[in-house]
Amino acid sequence: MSEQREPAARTTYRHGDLRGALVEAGVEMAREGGPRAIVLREATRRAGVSPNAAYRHFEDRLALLHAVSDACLGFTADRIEQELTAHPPTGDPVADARMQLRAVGLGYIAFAREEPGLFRTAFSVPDDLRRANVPEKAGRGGRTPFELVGAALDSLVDAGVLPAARRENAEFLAWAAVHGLGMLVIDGPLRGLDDRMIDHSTARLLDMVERGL
Amino acid sequence: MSEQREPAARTTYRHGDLRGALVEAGVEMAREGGPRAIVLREATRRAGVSPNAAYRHFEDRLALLHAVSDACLGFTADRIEQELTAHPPTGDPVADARMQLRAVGLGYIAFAREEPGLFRTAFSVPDDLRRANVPEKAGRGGRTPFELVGAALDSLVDAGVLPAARRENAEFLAWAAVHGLGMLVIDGPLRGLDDRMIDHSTARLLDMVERGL
DNA sequence: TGACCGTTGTGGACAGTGTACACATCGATG
DNA sequence: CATCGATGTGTACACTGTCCACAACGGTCA
Repeated sequence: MSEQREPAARTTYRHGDLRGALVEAGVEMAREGGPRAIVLREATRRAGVSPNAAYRHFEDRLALLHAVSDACLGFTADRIEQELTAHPPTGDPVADARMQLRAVGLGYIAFAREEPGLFRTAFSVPDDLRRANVPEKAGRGGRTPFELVGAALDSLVDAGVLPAARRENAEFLAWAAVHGLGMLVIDGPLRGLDDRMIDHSTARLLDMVERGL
Repeated sequence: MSEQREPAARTTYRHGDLRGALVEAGVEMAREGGPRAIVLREATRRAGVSPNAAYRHFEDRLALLHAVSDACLGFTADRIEQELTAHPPTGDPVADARMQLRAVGLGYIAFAREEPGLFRTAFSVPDDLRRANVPEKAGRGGRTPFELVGAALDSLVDAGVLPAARRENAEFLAWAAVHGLGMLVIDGPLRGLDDRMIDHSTARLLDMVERGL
């Protein structure tokens, strides 16, 4: 029925940017189907290249998955930034700082709902704090989701809303709450609830974080 | 090197409880390796049966995964109940209700840390609210994790700590926070932090929930 | 008692996957 | 222009999920 992704029989022997093409293909597969749908051979097919060519750029299927996962984190960052610009500062530092943190949460949840496959892929692979801010995980704005939460929390401290003593590692708490909600929405018990219900739960969760941080 | 799980060449043609054996084998594979490590053929091998025999009990590999996932939810419930009995009521209804909710959270996080493979498996498969309390997801105590959070929240209302108006769907908020932390601990940025650090984050998260609910 | 039939397990086959190894083709660099 | 490292190809293998036809059982009913 529909043409496959440009087999486009390239004319040169070299591909030019095979690594990039493979990651892009991986992202497309992950979009519908999540991390399990990322299959190495299919990625090479879409890139118009033989299966083994992938091994010049990735050690493993898992290495490809890692790269795709990092890219998905970047998309998450993009969605958060989009929400941030949708809620520009008003001049009231307290309200603005609060809004900034909310925007981060809203963007995060929005991404989970709009792109469940990519969201799942972003977290399908073990990670740790040292890699939390590598540039591969950054969005077009150059910042990673982790940095974006951190910045919002810093604003809260600057505005005097959050006591400095509670700032340390507060990322973990805020992130955990929002991340958990994201997961529950896409394949936990909240799945299938209507949008209004989810919006409402999101708002309440953000209230909880604001109040409880 | 090590003997495989009892090939135990059975003498009868019928297995007796193949379905159960397959789920058990699946759990064992999930324990080390998570959901991806659940492979149908290997499960039949461990059960001492031909690969196709599995199809008399499960439509699919995915159906097996579902069954294993449900079992993992049951183990989660068990771990929570264990934490509940480790913190028996003292007589003060307010403190007891608070402790009950904390125990649920502590058990949940403890399970994630002790059995990351099973924890991941429990949530590796789409679910929804209607199936949240099916008996397959219950632990030995007969209650599902979802019911256990709910009961804790009810206690908070009874003790007058949580306004009844905020009770509805509060499961989602509490669950989201704790679930998110669990995920971050096993393969998110909190991974690899030392135990004391994680304990501390857990305590702070539970404070946040208590304060913010 | 024995014929029957649904349930459970078997055997063989197939397409698809990840990956290893040897080989081919290129572009930059001397 | 010869050389060499980097990139892509071809062939092969073990393994997976799953389909199909067949085999062995055990309860049911004459």
